[in-house]
Amino acid sequence: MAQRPLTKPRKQASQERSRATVEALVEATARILVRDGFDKASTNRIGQEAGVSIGSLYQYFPSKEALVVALIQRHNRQLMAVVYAALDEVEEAPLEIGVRRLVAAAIAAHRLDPKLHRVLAEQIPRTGALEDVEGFNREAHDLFRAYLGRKRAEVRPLDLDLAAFVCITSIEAVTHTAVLHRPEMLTDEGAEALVDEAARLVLGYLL
Amino acid sequence: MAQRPLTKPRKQASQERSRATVEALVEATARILVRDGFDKASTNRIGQEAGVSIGSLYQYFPSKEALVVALIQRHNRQLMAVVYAALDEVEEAPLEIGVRRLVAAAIAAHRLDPKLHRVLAEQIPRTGALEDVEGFNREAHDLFRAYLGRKRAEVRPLDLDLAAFVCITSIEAVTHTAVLHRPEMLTDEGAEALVDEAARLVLGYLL
Amino acid sequence: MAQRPLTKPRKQASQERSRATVEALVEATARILVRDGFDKASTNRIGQEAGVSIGSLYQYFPSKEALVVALIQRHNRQLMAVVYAALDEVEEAPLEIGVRRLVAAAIAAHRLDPKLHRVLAEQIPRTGALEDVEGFNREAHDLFRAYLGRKRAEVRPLDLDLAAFVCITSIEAVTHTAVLHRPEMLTDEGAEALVDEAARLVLGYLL
Amino acid sequence: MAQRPLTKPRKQASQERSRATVEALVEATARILVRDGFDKASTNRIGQEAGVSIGSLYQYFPSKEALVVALIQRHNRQLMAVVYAALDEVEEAPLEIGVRRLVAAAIAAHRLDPKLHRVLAEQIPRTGALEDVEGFNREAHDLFRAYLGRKRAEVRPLDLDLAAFVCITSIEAVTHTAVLHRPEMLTDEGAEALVDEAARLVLGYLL
DNA sequence: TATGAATGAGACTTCATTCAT
DNA sequence: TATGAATGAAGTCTCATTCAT
Repeated sequence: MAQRPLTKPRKQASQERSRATVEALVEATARILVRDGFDKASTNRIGQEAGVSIGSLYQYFPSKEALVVALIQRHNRQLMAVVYAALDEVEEAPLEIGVRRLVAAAIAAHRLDPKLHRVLAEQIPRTGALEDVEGFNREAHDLFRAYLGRKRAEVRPLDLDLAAFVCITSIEAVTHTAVLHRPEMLTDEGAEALVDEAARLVLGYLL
Repeated sequence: MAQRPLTKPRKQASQERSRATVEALVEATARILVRDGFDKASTNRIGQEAGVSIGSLYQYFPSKEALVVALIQRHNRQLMAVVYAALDEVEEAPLEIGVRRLVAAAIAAHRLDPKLHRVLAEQIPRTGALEDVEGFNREAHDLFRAYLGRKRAEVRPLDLDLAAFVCITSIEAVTHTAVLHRPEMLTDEGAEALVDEAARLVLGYLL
Repeated sequence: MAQRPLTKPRKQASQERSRATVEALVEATARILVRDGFDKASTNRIGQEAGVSIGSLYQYFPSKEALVVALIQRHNRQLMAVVYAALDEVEEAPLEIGVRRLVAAAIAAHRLDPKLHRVLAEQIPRTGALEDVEGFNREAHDLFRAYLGRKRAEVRPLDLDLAAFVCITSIEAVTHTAVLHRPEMLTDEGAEALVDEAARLVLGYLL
Repeated sequence: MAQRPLTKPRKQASQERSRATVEALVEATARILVRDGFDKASTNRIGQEAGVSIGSLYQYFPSKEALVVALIQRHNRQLMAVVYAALDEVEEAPLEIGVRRLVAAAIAAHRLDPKLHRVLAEQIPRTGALEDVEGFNREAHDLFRAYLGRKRAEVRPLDLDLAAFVCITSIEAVTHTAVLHRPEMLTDEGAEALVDEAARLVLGYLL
């Protein structure tokens, strides 16, 4: 290890540099999307905003779509981290608590960067590679299905797949719509009430 | 009225012609959207498909957006007609029947032209005038809120607004996603099961 | 016919206008090719040189290649016109006269616009649609083959196809190279000598 | 020489390495040209194909053009080697034999790497430094002119320069076109016939 | 001397919209 | 009122070349 004290850093240096460039580009994409909307997010503008030449942009992302995919994936990863954490927390808790926590987490996740979430949801045409970026729901579905499996004793007999579909789709829609289109619902008490209602919706269905 | 016996027919004639042109353009837009996607739906192509010169297109629609708005409104009107009819049917029926019927109607509505619905939902950036074309949900919300008001006696005490929001958002999401992304759920028995589940979801919540 | 005195001219007018635009574009392409070379012949520059917007350019030519193809075809047509005229002239003449005239015509053809001919021959990559623009030779081959057929009595027994190939290829190469790369050969006497030699080459072969 | 016993081997080593790198780059260029065409032959791609970093590529070749020039020269050297060998063989032979052999050599030369020859001939714009890479013909011309000088006794009185021009240009064109565009002419008997005809063409002219 | 990340001019092309006829 | 030729800003992407490490 000591033989190559300069080599390794050099290589790392360039890896770090690359990583930084990539990061800067994704960040810049997010910033422009939020600030100006998808229309204005040209690759030239993104490069400029990132302080990266257009040539470098295309070194790392072979198309504009690739950039957006990367951003969506990053965003989904962040949302899912919140959800994972919540489910971890309530693994041992009774279903009522767990579902409530999950709903709260869904709201929290949508609040991580609501403007970005909205642009990603509403302005990005689901075309080409974007056609199947349903990341969040698919993963959340599997996660919740497994959770229901582990809580089988507490719920009525269910087609787990169908139930997970119904629950996750509903929770996602309710929290998404509330956070993005009904900000008035999300005052402190409002949010409390919304969590109550959504949890009741799901629990009434599962029990 | 008698003063303009010649003008009126002629005017009617031209009104009819206008109507036909408008109709042809909206139809052409739908056709291209379904066949080729939003990307390929240029105004020139739409005009061509409709057999209308680009100049005339702009006589009837001041912008591309206006054309899309018209199409979305027409589509929403068609969807809502299905919903209205369903609710009319079950005005006198008990809530269980009504909700089940409503869910079935939501599926039927999404099946009127699923390809178009999908393109409208997924490929058209919600930007500018399109930002607030939530037509369906808003109107459905108001409709269902009123329905709940009339059925107050059958449900638990509710914040009608909040309840309508939760129900409509869920039903819309579940039916939309099932129809557009889970065709395997919509075999004959599958659809039956889905209606059961969605109705149970809503009724468990309302009762 | 008298009912539509304005319609017809209008249509013609636009046809003429189109024709003029197309013509201007092809002309501009030739001019830029000769003046600046193929490298510099960008579509934007061609449009500018033609006084035609880039949008119009693409209305008439779906790609840069199409523009070049059109130019090559026009050029080939002009070259061939010279050759056709020459062959027409000597249809009744003995072979010696005919071949001599043909060689002279080949030189004359290459001199119609030698700079353009050179650019077309040397700078334009034979790729895509350009791969098979052998127009001149193919057509000349067929023409000469037919000529040989009509003069069968004057020549030795020949595989007409092979003979036409050998003759046309040689004449084309000799005249092309002389005109484009050996201008010193084409003084008045020089040209005379070259015609003598090329004719001798071909006649020595055919007789 | 003895003063630098260590330097020299090391230098040699590095010279060999350089030579190998240069060779690899030229080889890679040829490979890409043949496989993908000139369009796709970017310097980055060539470096990659050669296993040489783009930085090193520019250490050895100051420009893309230089690389292509090197390849063309190598290719021409190989072609000419075939021609030289043929002429050497027939130095003492009568003209008929010599010319026949020369034509056969021209075909053989074009068959060394016909795909590469075609790309070099048809896809590479003769621009800048490439403008005058007529290597083959110029050298062949001089060679044949000298040959004719030595065979003066066997031919009719000639302007040697002019005669060499006519012969070499014709042979080159006929063999080039046959090999690259008329593969059907080059079956075993076909090639025989072609050699006969081309030799007859030249001999008919020289005698 | 080798490496490969970075550069950025500039190429081709599309499309919403205008306007003369 | 209809037509469709014309417009040109703006977008995506490539590639020869440079230069810090």
